[in-house]
Amino acid sequence: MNIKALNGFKDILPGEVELWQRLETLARDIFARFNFSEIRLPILEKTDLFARAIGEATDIVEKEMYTFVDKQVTMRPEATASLLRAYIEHGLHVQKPVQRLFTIGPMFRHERPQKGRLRQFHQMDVEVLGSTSPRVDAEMMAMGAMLLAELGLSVSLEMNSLGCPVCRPGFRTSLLAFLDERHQGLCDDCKRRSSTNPLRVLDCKNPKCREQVLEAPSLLEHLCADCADHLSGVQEGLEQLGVQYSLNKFMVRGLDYYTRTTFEFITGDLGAQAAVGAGGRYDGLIEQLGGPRGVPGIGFALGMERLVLLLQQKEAELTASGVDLFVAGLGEQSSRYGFGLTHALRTGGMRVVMDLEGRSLKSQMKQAGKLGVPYVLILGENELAEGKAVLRNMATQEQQELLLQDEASTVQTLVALISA
RNA sequence: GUGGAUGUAGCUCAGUUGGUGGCAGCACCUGGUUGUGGCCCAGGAGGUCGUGGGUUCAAGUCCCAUCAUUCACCCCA
Repeated sequence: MNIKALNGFKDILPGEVELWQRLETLARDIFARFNFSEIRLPILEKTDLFARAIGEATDIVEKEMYTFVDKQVTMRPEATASLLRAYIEHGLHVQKPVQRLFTIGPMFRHERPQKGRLRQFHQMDVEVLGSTSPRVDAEMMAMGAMLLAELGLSVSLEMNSLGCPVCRPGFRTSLLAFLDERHQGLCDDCKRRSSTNPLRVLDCKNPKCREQVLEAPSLLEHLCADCADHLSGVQEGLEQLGVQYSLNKFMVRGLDYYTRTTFEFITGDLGAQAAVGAGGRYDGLIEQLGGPRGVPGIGFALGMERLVLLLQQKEAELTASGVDLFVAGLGEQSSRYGFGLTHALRTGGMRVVMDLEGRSLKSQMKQAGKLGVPYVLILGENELAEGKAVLRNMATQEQQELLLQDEASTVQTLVALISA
């Protein structure tokens, strides 16, 4: 009986994990440039939190959550709900009027796995709480675009406005009337959606529906004055910051809580999973979860698996060695000496590899070459007897003799030579 | 949840009308060089042919089931 990882759950092995680290390191750097602070959140929350935040009727809540039914707790399917719960629970709005927070970690949804979609997947989630300024919206998108650009990925940005509780009901009514008229021309899914989630019909992929929907009433034309102002403020900000985007009046979000600005970073290189990042504004959500009144929010999440896939497509393996020195021993005496010296070098902060299997020098040189190590310290019996060793520069093939003094000064000498 | 495709060495894959698992490539180990990497050459190791049934004298090959992987739908990051 072979034990394997669960369907939709993946190990991230050495070789790939370096890409993840690079992604995370760069993201943390960029988040810091924009003054975001990290918050770390639990993976398990009360089921009710997600039901209230994401929406009872969404697919996520209805059928995709990993829930311990008897305990009424759920593995988080997304980060915003947990983050807002923490924000409210600790009264973070009192400490600072505007909070800028990010969190990185695994999420869980019981969907059928496919390319770029796992059951345990990882997101980097960024939220700004307490500001209605359209400049914040623009800044969020600019930050996402900056990260993607510095990763070397070309990804496009699409934006829309979903309006607010003032203007959306009116739009919904006219959309429903329109869909009713065109009912026969829609695909089966959209016939169903017309009643369950009419906005979703707008971004159906079926060409027939797309054609029908072209003439559908537009969200953008139904925006109230405040929402329209906000939208133009966002656009102005994006233009000022030089962020490329396109307005897509058919883009809709799957989670109930979004208002006004919504956006997606989209790629054509991941098959059906086009969105590598998406988010939007959710001005009523904090209050709805029992938080302070009238505190607005905006946020977005980046799908890390999807970004890593793109990075993998873009470039071959990372060849950076991650090792400073290879210590090669020849025979028992020198291996014994090298064993101790290796440890001393590591204590001194160096990344050192030594073969402990007693292999031939040729084999050890091969290993060193494969590792891409810049230097090899060769401890030969003859030299060792004279208190010497050979340091080989692998790139130039130059070798120099070293006088071995006490361990501490040998370490010092090597560190100086190698870091030079 | 629905539909399609695919499971043979660590990886990528051959395997004919059923008739002994491949001098296959990459990776790994050893040697060619009494103590020096990348190239080359030689050798070596590595397999429950996803699993369980069935048909057959005989199954990697045909049939059924099952598990897994994968792509798409749905949904979403």
